[in-house]
Amino acid sequence: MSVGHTEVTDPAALSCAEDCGVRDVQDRLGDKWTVHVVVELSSGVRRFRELQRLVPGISQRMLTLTLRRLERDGLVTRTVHPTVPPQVEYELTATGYSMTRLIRALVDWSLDHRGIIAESRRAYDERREARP
Amino acid sequence: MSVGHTEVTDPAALSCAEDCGVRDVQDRLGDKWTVHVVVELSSGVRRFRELQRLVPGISQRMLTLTLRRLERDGLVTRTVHPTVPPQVEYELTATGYSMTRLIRALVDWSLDHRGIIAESRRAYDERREARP
DNA sequence: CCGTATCCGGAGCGATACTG
DNA sequence: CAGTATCGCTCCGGATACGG
Repeated sequence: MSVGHTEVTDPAALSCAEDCGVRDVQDRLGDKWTVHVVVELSSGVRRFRELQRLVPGISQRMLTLTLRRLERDGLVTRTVHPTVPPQVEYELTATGYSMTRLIRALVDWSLDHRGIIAESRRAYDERREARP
Repeated sequence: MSVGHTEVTDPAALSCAEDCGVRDVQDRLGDKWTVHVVVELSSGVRRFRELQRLVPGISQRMLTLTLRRLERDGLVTRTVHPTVPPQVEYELTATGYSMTRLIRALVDWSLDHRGIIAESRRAYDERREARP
């Protein structure tokens, strides 16, 4: 089994009945904020407030939840500095950083095909509109 | 840098406020059945019933919904043969097939890191249990 | 500054029943 | 065989208020 092939992917990879951890990654990649947060962290250490400014639209609650999940999965470290006012820094781990390459693949594919997808949708919807 | 891709190099590509199509792909990759269905279709043409057997646990309703969305996005073609009983065949388009490479990246990354993630979770949860 | 607690609407998905 | 139609549950995520 070489890498960089052009042939069919092995279906058995996903057929492991218990979803062998793929589901967990899908959940993170699929949710609303994780990808954005990881992307911001990819450029270096960030504080909580800083992240909230960098990720427009995210609420305090969702930023906390997202960071906790990343921390739990070992993708992000959280360091508290016992200062006044409190200061907490977040940073990608090696694993977290390696995920940015996966995200990159996701983004590249999306950008490469967004035109085709959009056009396909437009055509599909138009076809459907004509058949009530 | 990379060849054959768009010129986007900065991960901040995700910062495009309107989510430039990445959200759509995340939604498909993140939902419960799309990846499984695409993987099964990657080995060739399949009929509806066939897919339902190949993807254990999927309901008729969800298989229909999943296939419709894939068709709408131009990732799958649907051909109806006017026979009795009816016979409908699904097949990946070139775009759909190219997505299998993205899925492969997802699966590979997940398998490579599932151990570390699982262990990190175990440790995190244990730490938390000790602090009520 | 950095969180946690609570309430609530909406989307995703499963179960079931019914058609051509 | 290959769908469509309904109902109901669950859980994500937004808004808001409060605490260290």
